[in-house]
Amino acid sequence: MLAVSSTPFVLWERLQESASSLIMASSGYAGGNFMKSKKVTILDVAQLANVTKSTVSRVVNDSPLVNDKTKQRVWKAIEELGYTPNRTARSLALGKTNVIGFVVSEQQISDVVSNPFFPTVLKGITTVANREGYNILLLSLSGQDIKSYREIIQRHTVDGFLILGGPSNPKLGSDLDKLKVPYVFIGKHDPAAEHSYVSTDNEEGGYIAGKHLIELGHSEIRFMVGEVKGSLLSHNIERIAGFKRAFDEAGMTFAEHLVVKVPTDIESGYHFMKSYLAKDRPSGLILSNEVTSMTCLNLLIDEGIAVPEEMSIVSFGDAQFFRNTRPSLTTVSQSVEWLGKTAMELLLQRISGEVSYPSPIVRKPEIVLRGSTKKMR
Amino acid sequence: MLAVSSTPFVLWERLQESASSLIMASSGYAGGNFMKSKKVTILDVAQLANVTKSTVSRVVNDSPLVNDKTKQRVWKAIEELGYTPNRTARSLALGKTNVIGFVVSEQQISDVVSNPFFPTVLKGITTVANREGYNILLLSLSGQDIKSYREIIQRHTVDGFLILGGPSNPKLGSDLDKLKVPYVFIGKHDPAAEHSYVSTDNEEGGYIAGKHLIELGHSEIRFMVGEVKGSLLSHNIERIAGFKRAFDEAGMTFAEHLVVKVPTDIESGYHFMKSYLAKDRPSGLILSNEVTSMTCLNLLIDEGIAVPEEMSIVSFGDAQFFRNTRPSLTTVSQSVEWLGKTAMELLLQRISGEVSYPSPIVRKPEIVLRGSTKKMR
DNA sequence: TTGTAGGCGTTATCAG
DNA sequence: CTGATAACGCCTACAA
Repeated sequence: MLAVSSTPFVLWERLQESASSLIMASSGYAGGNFMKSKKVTILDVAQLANVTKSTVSRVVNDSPLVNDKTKQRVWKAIEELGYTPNRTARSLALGKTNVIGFVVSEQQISDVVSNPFFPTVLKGITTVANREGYNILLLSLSGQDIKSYREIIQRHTVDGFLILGGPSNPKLGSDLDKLKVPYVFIGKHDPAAEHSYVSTDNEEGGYIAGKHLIELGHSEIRFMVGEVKGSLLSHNIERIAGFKRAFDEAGMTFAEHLVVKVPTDIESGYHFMKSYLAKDRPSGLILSNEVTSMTCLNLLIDEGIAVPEEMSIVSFGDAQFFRNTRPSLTTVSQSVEWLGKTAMELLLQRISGEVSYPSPIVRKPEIVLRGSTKKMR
Repeated sequence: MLAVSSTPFVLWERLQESASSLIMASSGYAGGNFMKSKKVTILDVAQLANVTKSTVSRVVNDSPLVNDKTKQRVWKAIEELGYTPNRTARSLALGKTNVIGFVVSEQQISDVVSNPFFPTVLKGITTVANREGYNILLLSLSGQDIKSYREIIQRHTVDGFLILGGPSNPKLGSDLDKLKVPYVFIGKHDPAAEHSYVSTDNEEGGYIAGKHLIELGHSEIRFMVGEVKGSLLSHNIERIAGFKRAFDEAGMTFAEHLVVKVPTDIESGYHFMKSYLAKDRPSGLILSNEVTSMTCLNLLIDEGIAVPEEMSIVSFGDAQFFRNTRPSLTTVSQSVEWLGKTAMELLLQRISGEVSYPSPIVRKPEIVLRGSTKKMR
């Protein structure tokens, strides 16, 4: 269980119970003394209940040291006025916002449209956030930039960061550590550095994918990875290492040209693959993400290349997603929602101080077998 | 152009320019007097620069009434200390947060995984938000509940709401109006009420879809719409009205059974359609959203039903999305990204007071012809 | 052009 | 158990 204080939500729950009176009070107020619905503060409540702000504050925060009689009186006043505590003021006083910054590079937010990774991880995050009373603030930064993080954390806008993995500055982690800013990387497995991150074991994933195809008797295997500005994402570099390990283990020789870099946007990716497959027709294909996979699948359909008869396909990504493609794909499962959930939970632990040391969580990937891979005849 | 004040960002820009010194200062500080990197406030800057808080505040907000010399001194101090204004404090003083609440029902956030509508509209929103210096706070509510909105707006957490259309309380709009809360509905076309919303003309969309199939000579046409808790979403009710109009206009008789309600989740939707098509095999099908369409497409592939030879398909949704399905689908285009952008722009205008009256923006849908529809022989 | 002082709405620390 | 009172960090008349 997370040791997050639940006091701020007591009020909420109470208000829920008294729906009708609340609505009445509010509209009565709006049409009454004030044209521009003046906001009711803790002071208004205090006066109406004949107590001081302090007492109201205690009631609202469910402090035990307040008389039941007074408590009732205060609650009545609260409901009558339709009072809701001002979060901003509370944040200022407490130095805590109950908001998590979800950092997504602009590149990623652009890809978002077609890439199911983002919404899936977001679902995981919000699930936990809602449960624990946190909100998610969407932050799209230029990414690499330590200064931006610094800015934002100092503005005291958020209690911590969730950073969607990607090609970010390698020094970012230690910089954030230095600033004592709670953060967790999502999907950025960095065995070299001792940072906070949640990820699947990409090296292992690459290994599993390669091994699977090798065991099925394929020898002409290509690993197609997305290329961002001419270079590879770190998780893909690891997967390639695992892919190579599978070759080594099988006594097969690995070569550079087995790894094919493809553009990540659908349009150019499609054309690239089309011309690639015209020259080189492997029997096994590994695809590094959802977009690339969909693009490739479309191409195979358009070209009339049968899966798995003519070509076996293994994809990296969310297993659920690839269940609903046609054909459905054998996939090295990423558990993207788990990624989001776990990252959020870890972050909350760091914020509450339960965990202060760097705490990577790495999950072994599994391969989900479906109809897209087949034994070589 | 939007009349949003740009003052809060002056500081940001300046800091960007002096990257190196900033980093140095910050780490120097952290390792210096304070173990727990004490936050530097406007007061620290004031003292170092030998002025008062007021002056620093003016400098930071780029006020013209401050001497150039002092201005320089203050900036120097700011950079030396790595000062960043505290957003929470500023919000409290100003009564403005520069944050927009993006309200998504829990239902929607759950569907998110497979539904490209959400991320696409989000992209539109963040594009404008980033440009105008706003951040997006993700709010997932139980949806219908006016009390929740009231709560959140009163907590002064956001400057306005973007509400993702759906089965929300019909009174919600007027309730929000009463509370003088800036808001814009996205995708909720409600000709009856005079509220703020951005939408495509759903009635027209339904009409176009129906007309298209009728003109191709189809007479056995079904409209498959998602069913949420046994009832239809408002936009679908409108589309059905348009669909009916197309029938009326063609002198064909419309009947209830032409509208088929299907479960919105992939699993049960698939099974439902499967048993439905076993009994009733129309020649033309209209599908109301991305998920339903994908589900249906998968079924058709699995059952070996050829599109468009045996069945013509028209889908509602993002045109770009349906370009990348196989087969690609003739679609009544929603311009989902436009929806997000426009909604955000409208909301900002309402916040700044440029637009105070209810201001619906409705866009006529277009039909994008692709290979999934074909003349009846 | 700059400084002073009060306020924004809450919470926390002391007294009583 | 309850009430003053001082933070929290910034903004903004009003003075000087």
